[in-house]
Amino acid sequence: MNVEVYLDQLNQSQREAVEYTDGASLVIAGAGSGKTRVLTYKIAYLISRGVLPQRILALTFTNKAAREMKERIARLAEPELAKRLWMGTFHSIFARILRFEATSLEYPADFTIYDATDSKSLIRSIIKEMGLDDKQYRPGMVQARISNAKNALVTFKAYEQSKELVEGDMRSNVPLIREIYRRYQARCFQAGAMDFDDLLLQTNILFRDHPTVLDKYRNFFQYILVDEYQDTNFAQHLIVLRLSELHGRICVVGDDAQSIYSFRGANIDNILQFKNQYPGCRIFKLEQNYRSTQNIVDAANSLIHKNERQIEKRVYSKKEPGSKIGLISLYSDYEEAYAVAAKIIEMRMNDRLNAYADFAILYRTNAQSRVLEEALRKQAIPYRVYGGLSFYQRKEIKDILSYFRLVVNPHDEESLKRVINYPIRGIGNTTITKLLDAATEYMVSPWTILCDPLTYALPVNAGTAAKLSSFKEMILTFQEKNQTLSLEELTDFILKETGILSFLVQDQTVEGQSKFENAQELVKGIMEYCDMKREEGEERVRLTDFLSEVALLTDQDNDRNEQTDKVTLMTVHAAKGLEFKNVFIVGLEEDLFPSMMSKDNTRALEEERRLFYVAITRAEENCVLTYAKSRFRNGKTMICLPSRFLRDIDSAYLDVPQDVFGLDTFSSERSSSTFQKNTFLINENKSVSFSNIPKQEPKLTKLSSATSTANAIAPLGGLTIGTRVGHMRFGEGEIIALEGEGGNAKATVCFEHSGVKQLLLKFAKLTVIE
DNA sequence: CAAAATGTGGTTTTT
DNA sequence: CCACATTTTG
Repeated sequence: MNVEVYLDQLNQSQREAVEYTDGASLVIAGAGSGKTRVLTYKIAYLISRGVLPQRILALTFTNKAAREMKERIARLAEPELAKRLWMGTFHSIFARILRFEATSLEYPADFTIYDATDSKSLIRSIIKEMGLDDKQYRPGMVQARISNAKNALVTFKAYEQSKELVEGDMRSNVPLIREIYRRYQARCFQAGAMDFDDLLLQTNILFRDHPTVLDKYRNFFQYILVDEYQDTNFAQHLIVLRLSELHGRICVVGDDAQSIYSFRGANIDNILQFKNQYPGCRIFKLEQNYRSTQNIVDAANSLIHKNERQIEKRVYSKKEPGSKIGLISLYSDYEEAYAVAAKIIEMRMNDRLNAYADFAILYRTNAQSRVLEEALRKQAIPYRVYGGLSFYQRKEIKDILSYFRLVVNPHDEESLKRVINYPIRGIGNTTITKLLDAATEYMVSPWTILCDPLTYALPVNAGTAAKLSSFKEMILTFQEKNQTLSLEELTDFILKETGILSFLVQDQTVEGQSKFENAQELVKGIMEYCDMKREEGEERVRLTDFLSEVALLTDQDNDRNEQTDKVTLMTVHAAKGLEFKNVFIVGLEEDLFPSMMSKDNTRALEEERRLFYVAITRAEENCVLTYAKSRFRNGKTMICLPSRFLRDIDSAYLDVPQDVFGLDTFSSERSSSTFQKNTFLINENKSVSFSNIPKQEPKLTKLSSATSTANAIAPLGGLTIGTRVGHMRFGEGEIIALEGEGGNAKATVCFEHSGVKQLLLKFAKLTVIE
């Protein structure tokens, strides 16, 4: 496409932002102001001006954003050129660079990426090994502290030396965080693993300690663009600064009013101070909102102006005034859900143009989706919930992927722990503990011990040693196969060889079925990935690349963009960057939105307000706010007060039905709440006292059934291989192996319906069947 | 050794 | 309430 043609599609300020390519620029892009358009056109413009696409670095926050932008650029410029762009998330781009440069950091090029679950599990083990109380040192909290440190580029050495941090930990009664951090980092290194934060921290270390490497990249990338700059943390900010400081050809785009990720270390000062960091930087403001009606934009403005710290701008809409923002109050979360469902049905009746996909329901926390789902289901409204776990984070999928991870890097301790006894192969907790203890003692990875148990005097008996050895051999075989087989063939081989496939088939339970289906889905995903890579011209699809990609994938990324017409349910965070014709924002209550954690902290509160701003500005035509006076939370019904944010919106833009609720009734709310509270208490007490009685019964029956197995046979008494036996739960089966004696005698039984089990005869009540 | 039962504690958002 | 971690039971 001709450059002039697409430049003409831009408004004045957008066009200026696109055409300025000489030095640093900051584009302040109000909500709905065509930010993505500016970014994509600017990249296309750069390409048209002769910049080679492979020398443009464009950083985004989600893979989805990167993918969509690539597609749009492909349409503007040559698709072949678009492919060569270095465009992706911070994490995926720098993971790629770190693989190239891994040797400088003494990491393996095939390093594993630990996700949050892996890190937490490792931290838990370390806390245990150090003999610390995991109530005092809660793994989640320790993880957060380490993560914050890394995002602020505080290495464990710097941490130990920081008076402020160490004293802070003392005051919080967790003085040993620094030691946990130190060990954690050592263990990651030993496992050849980097966690999410390492991808940024290690990149910084790489650039700091290896000037030639830094030079290579800062000369290579001729132009750098960063999307959502308001959400960058210090580590990201510094990487960008390092790469661009020589030539200053950098363009960052963002909106300080939409900075909502400080919990992840994002620092709003990065955007507020950008102009000071890059002297001579040009600032472009995109203030015309093309997305929403005037009422929505004005309401959102009235809200955000309650915040102190912000870059001055005037966002406006030239669309029709549109309808006011609705506000509905309900008695419970349950009613709220049904009211939203009813409203959706009503709006579809009134306007046949409303498809289900035109609706979104946004909430503060994922837990709120449950009631909403129930209401939508009962009203036969199709919906799709976004968020929560990504497909690749599910237990059964992670289990399978762990084998892949071990193939690439057997020192990966977390993967080893997952699969050494999955499917069950008789390597129990005792053995695993011994293995891990030895690894800690000798300061090597568990795999090293596994490969050479004698040298490290692993205290296991011959039987266990054989099992460990065969596990080791299996992984080695996979590694060999990885050299010769394609990724698809390897997948097939691993699923069969490990017995995962038959293990899942055997499982007759509902969850078992869905696990099996998920495993099939994974196989499909791998095949699609391979096809895609081959289309892109990759000769051999590398397992490392696949693992790297899935580790950094989120739920939003694997939306198979189903074309089906469904209502969208997601958190406000997840909705950032999206737009819908009709938006419901639910649960506008104190301690929920704004969340409890933020109420005594002005900065946090301002962030919550920005979050609400993001939510409102998702709406194109209609925006409805709801809140409930009571809500079922953490197993209890809580009384709720309306959110303070409702008062921040200028009432001129609000439409409050007289018969339901008036803003001036905030104070008179209390009397009815107290009344509600009492009724709830009475009801709860009643149900509690009743529910205790029937609980006794199953216990009685269970006791009697246990005694009925009086004809259980004595250990080893007359059992041989081939004996048919019966078991209370597993049914009938045949003994296929016997080992050990006395108290440790153990039988391997193949049950007709429950598969092969190993049972300790001391405990298992087997009956001989004639 | 493996499965069931019982605690426990935590709930903000996620690359 | 729910997920998970630990303890108990077979």
